[in-house]
Amino acid sequence: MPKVGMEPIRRTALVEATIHEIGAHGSLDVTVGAIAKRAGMSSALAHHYFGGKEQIFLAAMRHTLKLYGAEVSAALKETHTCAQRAKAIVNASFASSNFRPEVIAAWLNFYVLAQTVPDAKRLLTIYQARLRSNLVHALRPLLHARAVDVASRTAALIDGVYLHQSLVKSKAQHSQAAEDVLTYLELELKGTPQ
Amino acid sequence: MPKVGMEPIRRTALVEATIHEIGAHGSLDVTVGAIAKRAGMSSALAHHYFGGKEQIFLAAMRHTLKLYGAEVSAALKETHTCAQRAKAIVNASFASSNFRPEVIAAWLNFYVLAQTVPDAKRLLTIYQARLRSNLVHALRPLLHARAVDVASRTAALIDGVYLHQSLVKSKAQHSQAAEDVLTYLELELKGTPQ
DNA sequence: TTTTATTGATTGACTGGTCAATAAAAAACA
DNA sequence: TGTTTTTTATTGACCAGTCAATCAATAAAA
Repeated sequence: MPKVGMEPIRRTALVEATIHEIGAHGSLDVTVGAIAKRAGMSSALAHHYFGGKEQIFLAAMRHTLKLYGAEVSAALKETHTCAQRAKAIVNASFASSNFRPEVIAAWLNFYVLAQTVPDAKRLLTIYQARLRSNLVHALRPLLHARAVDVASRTAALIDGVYLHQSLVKSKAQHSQAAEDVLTYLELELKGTPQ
Repeated sequence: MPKVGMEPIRRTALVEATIHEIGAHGSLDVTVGAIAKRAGMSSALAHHYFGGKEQIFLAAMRHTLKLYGAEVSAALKETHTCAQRAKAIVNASFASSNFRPEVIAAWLNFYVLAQTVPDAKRLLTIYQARLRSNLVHALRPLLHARAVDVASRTAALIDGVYLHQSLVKSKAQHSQAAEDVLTYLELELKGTPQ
């Protein structure tokens, strides 16, 4: 059975299985055994590649954050104006890929993980800083001094809407969520003429 | 030792210990034994009074939600205008009692609990509905048709700011958090003249 | 033969929950 | 009032189950 070059395959399989397992359980209360089984291998192999449960979680977190980052980057590339940039960031935050129930659950639980595990906290902090930085960059020319303030409020609103979404699991609310944040942004933009 | 009438004392001690334990661990990964020890009794007694771990969690959740509800009610009683009402709700949400680190952690983890335990979900949904209802009631005369929309956005922003606060644990940001949401509210109010 | 892949079996620690036993207060009774 | 019974409070000991992590063993590739 041992085919060479399995490591990356196993790793990604485990990362994806972890996110699904967290989504299915709605908590970090998932066993390495269950993750490994979902990924089609023994728990011993999962330990072999990752060293421990915590590192599996961190890898899953990095994966989720990277996906989100890529989504934002891609969206930003298609923009030309500052207002478009800001909207693109919001829309990317609520892209369908980030909106799958298991991904939402994963995000929520990563916030929990960040309370305990310093590495997780670091990762989340970096994500938040980048999100805010992107928003400030987009908003500065439009809002000047208020950009920082509005950016952090927008970031909070994004996470808040996400949080609410984790409870209400009705489809077809994707666009509603994004629209909600965008409405706020437009209000801010309208409030600052010139 | 057995003094009669201990039940309510033990129950509240356990509830408070639960919140502190969740706060200290940053997760629901706390043992009944640890909770009971913090409350100054054996784990057997905790089981005797509550029946099980889940019910202890639910009681802690009810306690937290009730405290918050009382805070909002009290704040609302001192108001006379609609605008004051809205502001009072926001301020109550960030009152120092709801702002103690362990309470923030408890809220975050109750959201996680609500993913798995239907009763927890029910409790949280009720809280959200009441919060929104309060906000709509306060905003309707000022914002008319837009009241519902603004109310749900405000609710999301409150939770979002809370979420961010769970990561950044610097004091003296309490007022900043409330101010953040209030700034948004004033913007909405200014945007709708008459 | 060395490296990589893989797992079954095992260990050691922990945990939720139960139960029988103890003791003090309260109630019922004599 | 004094005595017995019942109720309430309380815990140590225990059980059954779970789980993360380890390891020795197997096998295919290099």
